[in-house]
Amino acid sequence: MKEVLPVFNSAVSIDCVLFGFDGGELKILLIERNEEPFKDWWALPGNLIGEDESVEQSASRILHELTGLSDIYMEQYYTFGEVNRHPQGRVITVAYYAMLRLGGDKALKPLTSYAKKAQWINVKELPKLGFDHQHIFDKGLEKIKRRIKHLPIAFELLPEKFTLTQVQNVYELILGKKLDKRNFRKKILSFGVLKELNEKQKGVSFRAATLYKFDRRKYAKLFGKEISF
Amino acid sequence: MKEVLPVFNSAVSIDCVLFGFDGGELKILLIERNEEPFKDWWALPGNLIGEDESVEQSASRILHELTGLSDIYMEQYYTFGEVNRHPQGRVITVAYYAMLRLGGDKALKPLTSYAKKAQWINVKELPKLGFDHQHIFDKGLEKIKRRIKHLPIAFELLPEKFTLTQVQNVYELILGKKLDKRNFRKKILSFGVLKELNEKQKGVSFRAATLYKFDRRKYAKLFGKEISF
DNA sequence: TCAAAAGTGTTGCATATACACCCATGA
DNA sequence: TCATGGGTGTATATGCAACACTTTTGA
Repeated sequence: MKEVLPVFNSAVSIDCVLFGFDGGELKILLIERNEEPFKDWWALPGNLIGEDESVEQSASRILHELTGLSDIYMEQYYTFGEVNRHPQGRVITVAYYAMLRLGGDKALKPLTSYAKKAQWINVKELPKLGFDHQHIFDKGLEKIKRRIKHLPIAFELLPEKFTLTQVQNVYELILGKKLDKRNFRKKILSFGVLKELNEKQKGVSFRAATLYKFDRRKYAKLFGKEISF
Repeated sequence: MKEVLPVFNSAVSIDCVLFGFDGGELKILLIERNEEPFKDWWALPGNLIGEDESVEQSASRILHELTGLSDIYMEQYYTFGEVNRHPQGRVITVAYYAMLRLGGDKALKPLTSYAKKAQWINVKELPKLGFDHQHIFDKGLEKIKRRIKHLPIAFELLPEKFTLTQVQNVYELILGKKLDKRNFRKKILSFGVLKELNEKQKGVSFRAATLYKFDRRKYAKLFGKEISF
């Protein structure tokens, strides 16, 4: 702080809701805390913002420390600032979400000391969370429900090659309702951002589905006039 | 701060984009600063968050200090956290917008000392703003462009009784484009949240328009399944 | 009587929804 | 041959966009 700002001590933190799609389920990354307060509780990964990093940078850093991943699109969605949300003092937290492609085992790199472990947990079976993190998660889920209708964030969750049923699966999990197969396929294909591959699913004991990939080029062209999924 | 939090000194502020509709134009409230940095510059009204107030409360307080108004719906839309956005130290700012009904002269109550004056300024003729406030404003305008299509925020700008042309005017100013009169009327009426009054515009030198009011009751009923204006 | 804004319907097009059966595959 | 999910089309309803003239009023 250089001079005149009349401030009390306060802290600003980042909390992240990291979504992943695995085993046909929607999951988020939670940590088991190693420190007070809420020692041994589950919580969203997060950390204090450093003096020399912007809010955005801080969010990327935390994601990187947890997963080893960089260059992931993260979106800020709300800042939570109740006076007593942190038992040890005034902490305002800026919440981000990101969508991650799991499946490889790249995720879950070295954890910094504030957590015992980190684990992908089905959003339908969340444990009790410390702080106001349940609330932060709820708002995050609401946010992506709205986003997924207009932005292709669902594809970030899928492997590079995927079937249309997998896409539909992701939509159904996020929106929390069943969708009509024929209508869904018509719509998702109509945007022209999926490329059909000359390749089929393998190792399944039923008719193998055609694989597709998301065409970022075409998407970038369409962007501007917002898409409606 | 009670104990263990390992923080550096930082500050968190609120900045507000207050929209008003006056004289057929869309305006925002700006202050002329009385203090360094950016003394004598125009800026968005804002202030530091106090130790004992939540982020929300802080936003309401600032609005109240500026305008004397309470119970106005304010919406948080983004938190700006570049390291050097404030020349005197690290200040992260949480941005809010609100829509105000002008027209009375209730607005612009006693100003706290940090500003020389406050003034409603046409968004088409904004002066150069201090800090990163132009950027904060731009994002706020983008936000309400998207919001106005789904939420009836436009009505907050209008007097209690208004004509359909006035509503259309607000939409055109915010969206930045002309709309077809017949289609607009059909659509806005089709939601059933406007009540036609047995009353006409007065003091105009042409055919007087029918007055309407926004029916909050009906709106509340519809709410949930989000409206599309 | 003129200027200025109020008010009013129809048509074509695109999009959304509802709905059921055959196909390919591996076990 | 059976179980499992893959893959496909049509009909209807709804919403959106384009478009022009008559009415009322006060100055």
